[in-house]
Amino acid sequence: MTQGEKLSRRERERLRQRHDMLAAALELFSRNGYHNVSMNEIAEKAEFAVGTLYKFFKNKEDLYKSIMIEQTDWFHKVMDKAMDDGDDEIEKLRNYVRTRGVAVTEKEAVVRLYHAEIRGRSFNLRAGLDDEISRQLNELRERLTEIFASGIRNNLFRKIAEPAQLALALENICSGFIMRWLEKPENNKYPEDPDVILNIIFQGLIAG
Amino acid sequence: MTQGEKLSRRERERLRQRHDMLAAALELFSRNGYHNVSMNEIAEKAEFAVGTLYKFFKNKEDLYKSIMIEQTDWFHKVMDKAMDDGDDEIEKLRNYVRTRGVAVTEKEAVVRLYHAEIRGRSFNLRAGLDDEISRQLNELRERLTEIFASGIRNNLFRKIAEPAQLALALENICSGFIMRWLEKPENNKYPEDPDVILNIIFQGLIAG
Amino acid sequence: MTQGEKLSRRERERLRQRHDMLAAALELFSRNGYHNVSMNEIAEKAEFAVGTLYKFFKNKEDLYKSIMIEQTDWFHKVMDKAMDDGDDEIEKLRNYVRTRGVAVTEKEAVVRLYHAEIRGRSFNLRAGLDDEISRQLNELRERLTEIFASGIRNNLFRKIAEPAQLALALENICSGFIMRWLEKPENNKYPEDPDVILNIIFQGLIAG
Amino acid sequence: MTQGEKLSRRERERLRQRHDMLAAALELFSRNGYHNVSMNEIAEKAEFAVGTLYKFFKNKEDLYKSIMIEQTDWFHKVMDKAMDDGDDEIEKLRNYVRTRGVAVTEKEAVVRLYHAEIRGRSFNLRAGLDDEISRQLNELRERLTEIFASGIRNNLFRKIAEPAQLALALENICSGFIMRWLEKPENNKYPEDPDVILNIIFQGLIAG
DNA sequence: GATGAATGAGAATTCATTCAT
DNA sequence: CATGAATGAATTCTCATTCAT
Repeated sequence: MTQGEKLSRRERERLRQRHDMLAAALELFSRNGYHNVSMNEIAEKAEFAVGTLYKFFKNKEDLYKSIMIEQTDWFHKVMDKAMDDGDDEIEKLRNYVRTRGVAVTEKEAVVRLYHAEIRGRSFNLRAGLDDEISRQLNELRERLTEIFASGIRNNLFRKIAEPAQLALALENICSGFIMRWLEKPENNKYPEDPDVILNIIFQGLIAG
Repeated sequence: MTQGEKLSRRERERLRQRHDMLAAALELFSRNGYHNVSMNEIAEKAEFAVGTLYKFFKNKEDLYKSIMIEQTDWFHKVMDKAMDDGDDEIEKLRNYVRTRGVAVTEKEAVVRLYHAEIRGRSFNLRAGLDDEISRQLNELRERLTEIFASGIRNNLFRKIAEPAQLALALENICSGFIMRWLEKPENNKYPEDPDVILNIIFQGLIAG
Repeated sequence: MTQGEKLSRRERERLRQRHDMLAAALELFSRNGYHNVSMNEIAEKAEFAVGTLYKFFKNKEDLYKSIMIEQTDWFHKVMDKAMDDGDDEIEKLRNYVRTRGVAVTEKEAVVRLYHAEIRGRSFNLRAGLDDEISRQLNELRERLTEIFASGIRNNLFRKIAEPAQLALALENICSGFIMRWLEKPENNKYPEDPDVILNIIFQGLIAG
Repeated sequence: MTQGEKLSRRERERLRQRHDMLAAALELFSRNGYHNVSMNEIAEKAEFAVGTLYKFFKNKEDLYKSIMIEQTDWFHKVMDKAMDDGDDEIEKLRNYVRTRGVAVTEKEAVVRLYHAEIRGRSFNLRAGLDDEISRQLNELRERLTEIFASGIRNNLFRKIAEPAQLALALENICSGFIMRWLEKPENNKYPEDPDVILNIIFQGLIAG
């Protein structure tokens, strides 16, 4: 029991350390980009020795990947939950859009990194760096696709395009608004009202 | 006359060399990312000596910037022309979407780099590196905005959102489709029929 | 205590390393000149990796500057002490001349570098690189000047020239003898008897 | 005859070109130091192509050496002539000192280079770079030595030191004054009155 | 004979990674 | 087990020199 507690305490301590390292690295990567951050900088910011970093992560790329996975996990969880809530598909989409906005304001560093590296993925780091990340993002997209599909089945939506295409579209419109905000946070905001984004798809542009 | 011809020939020769260097660099940057390509690699691929590279470009960043500017110029020109053609706003938007697709298939390397660096810009390289590039992209976006605005003025479009928001949306939906194609060129294609994309905005999703 | 000893030992170790690097660099610079010595050569001679050199010195120029400062410190200290000893001004000057000779034989490499770079200073490296060095050398010269001035005040010397001019003269006569020795160590020697040099000035300088 | 004239004209033209190159190089070397001047810079300043430089000089070092030789020639000639004039040894030394001062003001660039490289010689460039230069300077020193020797023989001077030592001393006192002027041209001047320098040696040197 | 574009060896510097303490 | 000093391969950039035109 004491043994177990001790281990568990150690385990917890280790996780906290790991988290501190990832947090420091995220901050730096997000601000300066992967290649403009050295392991020594990360170690210093995290208040560990470099060697300790290497006890936790095989190498720089692994550290980077771990951040991406941790953050994607978080993102996946948050977005997934958002799409759980809501009585109908419209409400679910509204939650999707709204939650992406919340993510922006809550975790700017993550979002910056996400847009720099996920969208630009396979260019900046070795291609296909991470299947786990792809898997989670695909899962999310499929979830969104399914919402559209179900909305169409329920005659809530007209089938103006394939569900997968609609999901792709919504996802990217959100990204566009987010990036605009990242570029000039002072002038723009991610639409407070999610319907601003949804209307673009929902309303039907062509006049009567 | 001979003098003039000689000079012109030299000039042409220099431009061809410059072009070859930019092409080699584009290819490599696009495949591996800025930081994973060395000047020696570029030189080798372009079949010049490193020193020669430095005769044409002040340093690696300048070379990179030159690619981006050259390609943005090209992109701007092509897209601008696309939006000139078309009798009404619908036709112009159709041309916009279609032409982005053409650009994809014609210049894969460019597009890869565009999505890796333009979209992820301000992270990977010194921010604001490229005022000229921003200017051109903004110009393009404004052009698109104006098409939406004019369509609304002419009662061709309902004002379901601000023109600038509509432009942002369309731009990013296109990007989304392009990136999907870049990831799995075999499974997906950029929609051959531009109306696939346009319908998402045009048709009005909500059932009757 | 153990802590204190450990730290002190490390400190001592670091100083020893720094000293070894400076010694290796001094040897090479003195033999081949600043620009004909590469950091890799220095590292190899000092039996460290290049990277280690850069842990101790910001860059090549800093390494060079550090040598100059270290050596100027040493020179300043030695010469200063020489001029402390001696009951009257004559004896002090004798000590000055003698000690410059001792410096020659003890630290040939230093003296070579001193004459190559201190005397040729402002040509070979960025001018004004070394305010600290200038300061120390000026201090030394002023000290020498003051000896002459005081000798004149005490009627030990006739005022055949301004004290500053006499100091300049003595300093340079010494340098001349030293350089002659450096050029052909086998044929010449720095005068064993300092009066050989002093007489040149003294024989007219001594009052009465 | 025509042939001869043509050749002679060509010869003259070549010499003028060579002179222009040396002048440009002297200016640059003197200002920036040997290693901070590139062959392209020299070519540009001299208004020739680099290739042409290499038609005249085997390589950079040869060009440098040629400057030193040309300038030493000039220096040798001027100083030699100075020591020709003067009825007695005192007058000759006065001319020596005065002429070194004239050289300073007339050819600052030369003097800078002279002091940077001649005095620091064998350090900054490959040692023993040039026997011709050594020969001329030795000749000059011997000439000076001979003046002292002859003055002693004529009982004009007391033998307070070996003639060679006196020559060495005078030479270096002059150098000292020149260098002081080079460092702060505004505050100091090479003594307008050569007796300022000579007195330092003379006041004891002149026989009772 | 002049030209200057092209060359590529070589130099300074950085930084991910290791390993003795 | 943490540490951080030491490592050295890799990278960017320069410049003396050559040679086709």
